[in-house]
Amino acid sequence: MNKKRNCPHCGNEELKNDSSKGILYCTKCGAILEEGEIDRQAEWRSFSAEQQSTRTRSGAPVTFTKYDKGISTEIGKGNSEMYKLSSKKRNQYYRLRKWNKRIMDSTERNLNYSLAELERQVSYLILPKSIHEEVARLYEKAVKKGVVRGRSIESIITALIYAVARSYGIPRTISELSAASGIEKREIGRAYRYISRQLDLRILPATAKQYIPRFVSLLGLDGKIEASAKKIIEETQTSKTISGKGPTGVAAAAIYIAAVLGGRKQTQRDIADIVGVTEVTIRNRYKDLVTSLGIEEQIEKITTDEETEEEKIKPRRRRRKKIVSKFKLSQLKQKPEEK
DNA sequence: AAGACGAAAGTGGTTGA
DNA sequence: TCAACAACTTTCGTCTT
Repeated sequence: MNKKRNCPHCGNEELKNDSSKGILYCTKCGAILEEGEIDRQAEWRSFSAEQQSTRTRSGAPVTFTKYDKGISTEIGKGNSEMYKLSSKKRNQYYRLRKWNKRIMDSTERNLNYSLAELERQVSYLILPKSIHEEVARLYEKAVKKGVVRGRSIESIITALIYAVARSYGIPRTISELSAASGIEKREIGRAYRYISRQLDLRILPATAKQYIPRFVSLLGLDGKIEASAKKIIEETQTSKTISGKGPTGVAAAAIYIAAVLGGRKQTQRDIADIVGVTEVTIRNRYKDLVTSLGIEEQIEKITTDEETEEEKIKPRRRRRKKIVSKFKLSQLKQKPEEK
């Protein structure tokens, strides 16, 4: 993929990616604009399964999650056998070691620290390896671009996790990330906006549907509920009931409805706690979804739990109201005594 | 008593002048 | 920079089982 940008040296618009060398270069003046992209393809070809297996070499895979991609070495610290060497050799050894360390410049030291932080958060949040890698890759890009300077490393890392998890279709809420990183939600949001602008990330808003599987499993509900909650969202997402509303609230309400329909009713409180919205929000979304789906009577049947299918909505409504007013009357009759 | 419901006021963030 | 605004939260009282 050739990027839309000009060569800063000659202004040439044509830039080329040479994946075998891992560089992005200008076709006119030959300036290298980006390097360090890794060509993960084998440098040999194989024509049979046997060749494939015999030619494959092993070793730890190259990874972005280590600050040096797991391929550098460090000159050993041990002095135990130094006495065997002449003083000249020994001095040379010390010098080499010093320079090798010094070569790990500030960028690498930053990465070293940051990737440890990333590691911590990833394991806390239980995210897949693919996301871990992608965040590490983006973070390195950000550091090289110099956009991390002046901002806290933690907030950038967290913002990237937020972004990548979302683009991988398994979003985490800002509240969860805040709990994992100890950074305020406001700060995460700000860092996220900043970094996605800087790195030109195009990330679609999370949908309620993407939140469902995880919330369902956190609530200990089964696949049936999950499927039916997803269906509820699918059926309503074209209408205007969902758009613009917070996806977590919608997901919570869909799960609530699915659980009621599936005979495994959860309290609004429990769902609210897990999802991270209030009961009120669940109620509001719940109302929206139920009217949008036109399943008021179905829900009511389950909750009242006694009537037969043949009954229509209108008589039921009237009946309920009457019951309510009777109740009110009885309350009123008792009340006047007090106060 | 506990869960569900809903009104009203408050909060933090976005948008557009 | 400010005000208007939408979504969501907090709080609290009422209804329902």
